Amino acid sequence: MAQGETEGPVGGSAVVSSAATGKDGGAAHEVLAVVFQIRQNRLSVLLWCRALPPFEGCWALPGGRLGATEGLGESVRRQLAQKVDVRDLSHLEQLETRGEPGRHPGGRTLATAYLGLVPAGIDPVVPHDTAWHPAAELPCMAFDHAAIVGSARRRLRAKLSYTNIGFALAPPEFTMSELSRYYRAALGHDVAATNLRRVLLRRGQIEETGRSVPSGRSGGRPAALFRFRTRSLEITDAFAVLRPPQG
Amino acid sequence: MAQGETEGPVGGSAVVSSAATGKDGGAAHEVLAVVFQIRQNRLSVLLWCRALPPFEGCWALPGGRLGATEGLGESVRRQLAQKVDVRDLSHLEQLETRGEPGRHPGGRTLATAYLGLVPAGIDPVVPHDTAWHPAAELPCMAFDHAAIVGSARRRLRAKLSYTNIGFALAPPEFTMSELSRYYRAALGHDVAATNLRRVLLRRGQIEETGRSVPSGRSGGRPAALFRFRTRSLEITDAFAVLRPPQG
DNA sequence: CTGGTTTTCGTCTTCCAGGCGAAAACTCGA
DNA sequence: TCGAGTTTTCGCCTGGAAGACGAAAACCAG
Repeated sequence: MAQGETEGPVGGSAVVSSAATGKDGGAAHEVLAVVFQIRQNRLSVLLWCRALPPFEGCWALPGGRLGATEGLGESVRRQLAQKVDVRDLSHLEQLETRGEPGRHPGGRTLATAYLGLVPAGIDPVVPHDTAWHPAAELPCMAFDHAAIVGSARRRLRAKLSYTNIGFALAPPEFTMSELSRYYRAALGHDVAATNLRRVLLRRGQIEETGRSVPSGRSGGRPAALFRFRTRSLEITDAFAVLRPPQG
Repeated sequence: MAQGETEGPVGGSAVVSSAATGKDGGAAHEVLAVVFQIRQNRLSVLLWCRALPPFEGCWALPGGRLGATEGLGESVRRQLAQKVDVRDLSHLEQLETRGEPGRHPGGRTLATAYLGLVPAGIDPVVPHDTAWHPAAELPCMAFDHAAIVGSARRRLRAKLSYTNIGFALAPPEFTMSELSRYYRAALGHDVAATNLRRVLLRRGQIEETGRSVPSGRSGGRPAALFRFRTRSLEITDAFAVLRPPQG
């Protein structure tokens, strides 16, 4: 039984990704990035303002056409390097791919979206058409980008529960009240610093550095500094509700 | 995690996917499906055997080229209709998109993989080159399809913990010992029927039908029949570890 | 030194899931 | 008809993890 998948000649070597929209068998493919950072205690997303139609004046996710010889993640990092320094990215993971035929007025375009995170505290230089917007109050958004930001928010919220992804939101060292503010911004609800500390310590996600910050002008006990034990994504295996027996 | 999947109507628009390989700015794009079913108490995946190079004689995931006017989910359902009846599919969600330049010897090809589920108990007619294989003992696999099956298994295992996705593995009505066998096959470890019952009842995922099956030849108390309350994906919100205050 | 502030620590309670064994309900054979 | 065997169901106990809360610690300012 012949599968649809017959192989043609290799063909497309050295294809220059023109600005034109692909219009034969292969549809155009772009990558997009939802880059989050906690800024002023709010979850914020990096957007750029479109100067040309379609969606002139609306805001869009950073991204662009997939290069002929690059992988998807590779492409996101390349395109993002024009917006934020790649080294600022503390985490990047694939989110979803959208391919509804009508999603792009300019012609059939598939988009693979990524979720990127930048630790709080740094302020990457961004181009003039680019700015951070609170994720809770999105401006006029181009294409289906508002929906993609929504997916990214849900993904981040869920992963804060059962992974150590907080490492990507927090700076290298932090106090517990800082961290609880980051979690509050990302989760959308209060998180008691005292409980957060116990939970993350028990899970082995964070550890004390031994140092502490001097108390501020208003007094108060000096806060201990913590750090995440690992800065790569790890799943809290205990989150599984139907566990294997024998624990 | 919570990948919601916005799915269009099933509409199998008769798009003739041309056999030509895309070779302009847009790379070729295909959709793949990891279709799982519990068969003989084993998690099994639907594969077809390639008769032509590359990977002649190896097994591949069902799928094919994305049609010019169809959405991604739409395309998967259309292509799957040739392998299993679309109405057999109890669940379908997007899994991941792979785009490494070298993943397809025949030329640059992006692939968006989906996770599909078929309830236990039915036996869809499949083409002659197509067969079910235990997911734990995959045969020689083409391309990166083995890795994709691995992703699908992990996704399914995780979602069994914090969603009601069991509805897609089980037949409309089932006994608790049946259901615990399905969970065992999918999770890879024992699941006590007595605990599973309490957990799923507490979560409101399943309910008693009131009827029961007569006990078998070997005797034993007749088993009550249960069903899932809803047959669409719902997230168990209580799974979140960092919950909002006030419960 | 005292009052105010912030962080830290310990305790209490609650919830939920796994383990286990007794009871229930049925078949089969004597 | 009665007892042995089998399978399911139910109730109780236990352990673990997390939210709530208040006391104690550590610091500043006046």
